[in-house]
Amino acid sequence: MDLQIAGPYNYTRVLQRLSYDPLHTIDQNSMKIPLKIYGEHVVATVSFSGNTEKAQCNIELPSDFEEEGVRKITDIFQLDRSLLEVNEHFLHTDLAPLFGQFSGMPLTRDFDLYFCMMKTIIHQQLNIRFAYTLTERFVKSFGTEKDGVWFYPSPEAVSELDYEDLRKLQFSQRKAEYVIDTSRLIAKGELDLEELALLPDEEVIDTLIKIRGVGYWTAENILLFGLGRKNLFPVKDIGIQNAVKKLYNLDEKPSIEHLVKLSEAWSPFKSYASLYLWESLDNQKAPELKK
DNA sequence: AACCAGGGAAGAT
DNA sequence: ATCTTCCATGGT
Repeated sequence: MDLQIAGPYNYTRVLQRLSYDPLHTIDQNSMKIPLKIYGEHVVATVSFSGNTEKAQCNIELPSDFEEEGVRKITDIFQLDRSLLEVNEHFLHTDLAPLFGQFSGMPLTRDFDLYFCMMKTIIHQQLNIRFAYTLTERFVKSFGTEKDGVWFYPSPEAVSELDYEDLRKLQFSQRKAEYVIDTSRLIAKGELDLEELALLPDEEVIDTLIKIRGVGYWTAENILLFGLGRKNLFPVKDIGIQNAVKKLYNLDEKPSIEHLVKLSEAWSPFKSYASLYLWESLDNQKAPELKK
């Protein structure tokens, strides 16, 4: 199926950002996406063409899953949401230069809410390179591969693991507990991630931070990348702090209060400010090759 | 070698 | 309620 995308849409930046994760298989302007549809593992192939102003997207799926798969891909890649309004909003803010540089970069969503939550917990307090290494080991140890694409394990499968299984992958004891215990909550039905989609941001945060291992940063990241909410600015995030320091040429990292005040002008699209500030750090790419 | 990393819990005021 | 300490490990 071919779709015309509501521009501006910079798929090159989308794919570049996705390429930070070693689990993603990207080839030129094409990518295979693991989807779980009706409980089955389905691989979608997504290919982009055109330019930022007029981009097209081709989505290939097994026919039985096409309708639902296209719906999911459209949502994940934000194919039906023009960024004109967002660009307009930031045109007269401090972030105007960033929104020029990254114009057309959508706030794409993770492929699955559960895995977004696991990934976010795993990424707490670790440098990005090592964080991706850990998630890669986690998925390749306990997930399944199909058509060259890795599917993450189910909450039920993870809930059967012992902490020691993750310790072997170099998870800290705490992180192993957070990942497995949260998966057990989900497997037992004590935490329903699908229900979160129905709640406003504040109630999602209130629900999530009750879980051991989930603080504000984690809850906000789940809202941002798992649920695709548009008005999150995780002030506890060290990357956000460094990006603001760099952008404003500050001597020290900004205070939480300073960040809160700055971000007021960016509402109701703070999530885009977060995304573009992260991108402005440009520190997430593959390491330099050893000479 | 010291300090940092897209934090959070537990303990101490 | 808010401040400090500890957790663990790879990267620079």
